[in-house]
Amino acid sequence: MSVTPSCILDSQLTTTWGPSNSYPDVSTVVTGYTGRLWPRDSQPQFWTKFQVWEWLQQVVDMHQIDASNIPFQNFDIDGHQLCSLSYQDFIRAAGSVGHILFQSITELKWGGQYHVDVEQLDLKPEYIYDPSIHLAPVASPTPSSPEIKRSCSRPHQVKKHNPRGTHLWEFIRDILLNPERNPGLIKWEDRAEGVFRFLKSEAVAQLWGKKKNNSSMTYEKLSRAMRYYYKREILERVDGRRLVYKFGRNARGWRESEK
DNA sequence: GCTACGTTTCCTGTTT
DNA sequence: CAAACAGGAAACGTAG
Repeated sequence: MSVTPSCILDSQLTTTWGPSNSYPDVSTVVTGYTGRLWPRDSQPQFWTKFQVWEWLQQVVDMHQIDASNIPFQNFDIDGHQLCSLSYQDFIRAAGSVGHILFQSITELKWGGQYHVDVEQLDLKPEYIYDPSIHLAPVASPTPSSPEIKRSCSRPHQVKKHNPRGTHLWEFIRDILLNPERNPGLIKWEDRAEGVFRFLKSEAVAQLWGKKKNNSSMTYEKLSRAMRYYYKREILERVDGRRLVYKFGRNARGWRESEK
């Protein structure tokens, strides 16, 4: 496997995407698709910019950080660049959140280096962060990293609970919140009211499927999941307008001024 | 193994 | 006519 899967994804994001429901990237990635295709994610140094972005979102979600607080522009870099950032760089780039990001990426680098059985771990960038484990920087001789202690324990009990990544509505929200990574997929109709519209419904569905490792996701199916959100008041009904949804009272983190 | 949750998949009917 | 929208029902995968 020499092709980096997400490169294909990146190109899908920037090019027009057929309405077809073929298997765009997955087939290229894996010969003999078995449903598990994440070995690449074990090594952050090989991540594409998009993967870095995904990782960022996952850390943000996992720590309930207000996504609008994150200067995503500062992380428009690939995995190699990301891995060469020092603790100070993270602090400079993301302020207080930099600490969390640094810890997360450090652990991922570490895990990658020791490559604990990748298959078993089902590595996704979100899996590891455990606040009880602190590691020293691997690539940089950072002077005095506050709260980061050296620990030499092996990455054995890494299987940690996995807070099941993002939910659909969070995924949608994060696309909306990151215009630089949202090439016209979804657009705010009324920013203040939380009303938005799908511009490329099938493309969003493919992206969602990609995240869930499901190459047969379609807007039809995605929209069914969206409709279930009405009852939970994560979304409010907007009738008469096709492909338009609105965040409800139980959706958090989408407002411009939300702490 | 069992349960709960959040979808995913499928489907029939309605609306735009 | 082709997409979306509506929901019911049931299957699924994961976390606990």
